[in-house]
Amino acid sequence: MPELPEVETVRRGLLPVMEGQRIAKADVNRPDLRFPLPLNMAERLKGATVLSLWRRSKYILADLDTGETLLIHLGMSGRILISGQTIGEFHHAHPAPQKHDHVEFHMALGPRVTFNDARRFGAMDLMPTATTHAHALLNQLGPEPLGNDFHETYLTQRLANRLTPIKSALLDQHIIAGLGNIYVCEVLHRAGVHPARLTAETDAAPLVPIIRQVLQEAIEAGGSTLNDYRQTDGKLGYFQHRFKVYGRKGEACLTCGTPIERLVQSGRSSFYCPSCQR
DNA sequence: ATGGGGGCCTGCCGGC
DNA sequence: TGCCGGCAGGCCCCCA
Repeated sequence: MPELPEVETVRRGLLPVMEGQRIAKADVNRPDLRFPLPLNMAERLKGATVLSLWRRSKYILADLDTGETLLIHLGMSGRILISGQTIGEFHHAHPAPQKHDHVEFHMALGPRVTFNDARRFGAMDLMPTATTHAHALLNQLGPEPLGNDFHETYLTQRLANRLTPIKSALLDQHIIAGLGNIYVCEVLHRAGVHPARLTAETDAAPLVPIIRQVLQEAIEAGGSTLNDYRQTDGKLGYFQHRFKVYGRKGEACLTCGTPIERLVQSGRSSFYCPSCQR
């Protein structure tokens, strides 16, 4: 699930329990996720205080007072659960351990942050804070779609002379960092662009504000449900969001009523309205 | 250099 | 009920 808006929602949910707080203990329950977990991870996290919790693309990064930075990626199925947290009069007790609880952070003031990932496409790493931007997972990423380096000129230039469907190009993290399968489908629908259109024959400029809007709206939707989630079950990362095309094959296009179609590109599903998107 | 396909994992859902 | 294929919001690697 987690694309940029969900990851940002997770980060915001973690802020009150992690930023400025000390990790009393970390439980590392297996040696690897997608990659081997860093050597002596539990020892390197024990007693560390989180100075700041930030995000780059779909990665959450925690700068620690030990001089290291913790990187967290949720992959496809990664979830984070906060327990032992009190919001108003509502207290979350620590639940029984669940299958696939791979890493648990016991915060000094009581809350516990549990990373659960059934498919283990997620990842964690530790690196010196000074070298964060050179990390192999981060140094090839394109600009943040909500940042100043992402603009009409940039996208037009990057998409020119490419013989690839626009769908694939927008999923390419080297071009834009943070979009995933859902939001690319939603962006293309809002833009009226068929997912199979080649980038070379697509006007890139109008996509820029649409990408920003779609992501911003999703972040706001995540923010508005954050409190509900924390007050109900403490699970971060999945929030209800009404999609216009994603997952709606056969259902009526909300704009024109035409049935939404599904097509497979590079092994990924693309959902689109054959009438609105050309 | 670029684009496409395979692979990594587990879970769930629908059909037989 | 059980089994099987297809599907899943990500991303790295290899090959043409």
